Amino acid sequence: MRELGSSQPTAVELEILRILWELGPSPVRDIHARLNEAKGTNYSTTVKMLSVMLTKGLVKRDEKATPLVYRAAMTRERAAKKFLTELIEKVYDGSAMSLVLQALASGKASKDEIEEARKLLDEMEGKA
Amino acid sequence: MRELGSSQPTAVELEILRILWELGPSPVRDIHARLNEAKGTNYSTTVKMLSVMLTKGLVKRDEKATPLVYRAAMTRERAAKKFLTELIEKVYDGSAMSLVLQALASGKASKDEIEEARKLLDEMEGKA
DNA sequence: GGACTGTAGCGAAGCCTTTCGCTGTCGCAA
DNA sequence: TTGCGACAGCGAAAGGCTTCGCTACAGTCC
Repeated sequence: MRELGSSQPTAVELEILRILWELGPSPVRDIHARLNEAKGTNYSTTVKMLSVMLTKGLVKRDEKATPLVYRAAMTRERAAKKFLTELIEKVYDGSAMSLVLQALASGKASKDEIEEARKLLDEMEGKA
Repeated sequence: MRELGSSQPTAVELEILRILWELGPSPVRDIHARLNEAKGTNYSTTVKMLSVMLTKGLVKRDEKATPLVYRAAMTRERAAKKFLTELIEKVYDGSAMSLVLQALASGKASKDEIEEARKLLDEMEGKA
């Protein structure tokens, strides 16, 4: 068994998490509907993946409800932060800013978003 | 076989790529020295991983040199961009800006870096 | 030559992820 | 009661990743 909480979600696991983030707490049926749409896999597969994710602590479920209702154990924001931290560490050797610059350079952003980013920069300048 | 070029590097592969980005083109011995330091694995393992990565197109090698010299097939920047794109797609549903804001909010940056980011924002505003 | 060292490769084992078939249970309708 | 459909779980198969043992070949030193 891996250390608790240290395991990054795998490909399919991430796909399921995304579905849960989008739909909110849901029964297997709904999750499967989405997953099947995207990948054409069997209902059993969805059930099994959820049970695996449950033991890994990636999802939780309401035992009282029937059918059982699953929800993501982590918010999208928290998961993203974990991914980011890992990315920064593994690829950029810990320099968060390099990544930010790259994302800025490649991304399309609205005026509002640019304004928001600028505010953040101002705040950071205050601290730096 | 996976589609060519579509495969993200796995954990160990990424570790090797990082070493190559850091050291530049290197013989197996040097790569192994670093890898072994971090993970304590066998020389054979390093050789094998490199051969796997070669067939996947993740590294290239100079056949003429002895000992053989390996180098990363992709720059760090290009790899990071791929990761980022994937991250944005898979976790943020394609909104690059959400990720930028998050990184900004969590990252520590120097004045120079902040200034650079601001310039990028100005440029983007021009286009938006 | 023969022993030793550094380099390279192959195949198979071990583990994890993903997939599914088969089984069992429950509630409801005929 | 029997049969049907939805729900849940288990174990095993299939495939990918990572590891290494064993083999082989070169060059060097005695």
